[in-house]
Formats: sequence, structure tokens, C-alpha cells
Amino acid sequence: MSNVGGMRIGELAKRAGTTTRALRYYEARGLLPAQRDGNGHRTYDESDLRLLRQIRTLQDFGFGLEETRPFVECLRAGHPAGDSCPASLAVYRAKLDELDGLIGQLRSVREQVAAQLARAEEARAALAAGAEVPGGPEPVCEMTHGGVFE
Amino acid sequence: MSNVGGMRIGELAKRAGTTTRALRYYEARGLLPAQRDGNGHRTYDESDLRLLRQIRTLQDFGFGLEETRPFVECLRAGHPAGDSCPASLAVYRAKLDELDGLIGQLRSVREQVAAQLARAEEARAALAAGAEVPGGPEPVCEMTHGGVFE
DNA sequence: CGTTGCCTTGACGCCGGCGTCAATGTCTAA
DNA sequence: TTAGACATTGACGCCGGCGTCAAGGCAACG
Repeated sequence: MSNVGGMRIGELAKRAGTTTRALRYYEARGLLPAQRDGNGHRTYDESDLRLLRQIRTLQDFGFGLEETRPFVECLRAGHPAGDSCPASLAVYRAKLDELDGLIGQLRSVREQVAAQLARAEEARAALAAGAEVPGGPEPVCEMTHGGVFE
Repeated sequence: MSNVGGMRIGELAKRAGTTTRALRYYEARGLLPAQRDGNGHRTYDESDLRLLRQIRTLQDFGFGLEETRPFVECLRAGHPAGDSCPASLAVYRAKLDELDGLIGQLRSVREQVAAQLARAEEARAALAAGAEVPGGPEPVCEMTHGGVFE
């Protein structure tokens, strides 16, 4: 059943498009344990590659490492896909909620910043117009005039 | 011109809704320098409060400390508002771009996660339907059945 | 026999914005 | 006098996901 194609950490890293440092980190976190050969070198097989790819995919989507754990365990349990298990689906849903909340916040902030910008630009336009009027307000500082007083 | 109402760090922090630690941090960053009294205690006046409020407002909007600097310097230069200066407007615009990019990314991720979730749910529905058929696929593991094999 | 190349563990660095001690000083009220 | 409430500087901790360096081991190749 399990593939015999043992590879070492460098090769696995390359094939998954990541680094050996990351792999050791995953192992330290208990996310991707490795077999060892006679020299103490980590040994991985094809199924490890699948687990690792699952991790990487989720990471690229912005999932935290802990959030990938259910997917990895699901795969290790023999399921056809990392998201074949309820726990994985729960993570999906939680992430959707999180994203919705975040997107909402960011849009709100964006609106307010845009409003501030518009207001400030208008104020500056009003100032410029006032400057054209004889007896307009005195110049405010160097930053509004390109370092004249610098 | 400058207000005589000298207060110490604790009071300023309270009035601005922040902490003394933050104020010392801002000073260390050169963002909000303070006068000292005979005992080496920091002394602030009302104008410092205005600067600090500008910083806090922007921070609440998600601006980094360095991004607040133009606003603070603008105020210190005597302008009526922190965003009366071109440099501040530039920060506004940069932030808008940043937010737009971020929001776009998050929406893209949201769509893909939603699609994955839909796909996975459909797959599970198909599995369940298959189980009802005589001679359906064998049960996959404990995670799909509530810990039967646990 | 030396060099290259892969592997090992351990430990510190980074980023941002402070929180949280620790040890010490100063002023004030009872 | 003593306690309490304020202040000071210095320094380490945190979070996440590694990067990067250090010091060493083992194998294969020329």
C-alpha cells in the first residue's frame, strides 16, 4: 500500500516547492512527522508529499498552520481528500466567516479613508481658491509650498 | 501661543485613551518627543494631546506608526489638520491602494474557499447517497462516522 | 585524502506595537 | 516615618512562520 519511494528532506522540499527549514518546523509542530534512516536522516514517501502539498495549498490561501491540521489528519486517515472530513469543512466555514468579517472591516476603513481624503482635498482646494483672492490667508508652512522656508 | 497646561505622561495617556508605555514608545521612535521637568519627568501640553490623538486615530484605522508621521509633523508645523499637507494625502492614497489590493485578494481567496467548500460538501453528499445503494463503498474512517473505530 | 554536498541539532533574528516585570527615584498625604 | 501613587530606564516576552548562521556528521567522488 504505502509507497516505497523514500526521499530525503531536500528532495521533498524541492518537489513541494518549499524549504527544508519549513519541513523541520512542521515536524516540530507535530504536523508532518518523518521516518528516520540508519543515519538519523529524515525519510519521506509519496504520501508525505501529498500531506505536504495539502499544507502548502492551504498556507497559500492564508490558513494558519494549525488550521491545516484537520486536513492533514484527514488525509492520513486514508480519506481521498484533505477536506473529506467534517473537521476540515468546519475550518472552511470558520475561514469564510473570518474572511467576511475582515473584508467588511477593510471596506469600512476604505470608505472612511476615502472620505477623509476627499475632505482634505476639498479643504486644500478651498485654501488655494482663497489664496487667489486679494488679502487671502498667509501661507501656512513649507510643506504646503514645496520647501520654500526650508 | 503654546499652552501652559503641563501634564505628565499618565494623565496624557488617560486623556488619549492609551498607555504610558505607548507614549514612551512613540518618543523612542521620535514621533512624540516630550519636555522634561526638573525631576526628569516627561511633560506634555495640549498640543501634544492633539498630536497623540492624531496618531491614535490613524492607528485605529490600521495605519502603521511610520505612516502617521507625516500627519504628526504636519500638525506640528502649525497646520490646522494633520492631513493638511501633501505628504499626508499621499499616505491616504497609498493606503487606499493597499486596501484595494488587500480587499481584492481576500475576496479572491473567499471565492476559492467557498468553491472548495461547496465541492467538498457535494462530494460528501454523493458519498452518503452511495451508501444508501446496496453494495455501496465501504466506510472510509472513523472521522466520517463519528468515532466508531476510535 | 580532501572536497563537495547533503544531512543533523540548536539557537538567535525578524517584524510591530507595545505588555509586563524589575529595580529605583520622587513627591505627597496621613 | 511610612506608605502610596506617580515617575524613570532597561530589558525580556509575544505572535507566526520560518530565515539564517554555527558546528558538526556521514557519504561519494576524484
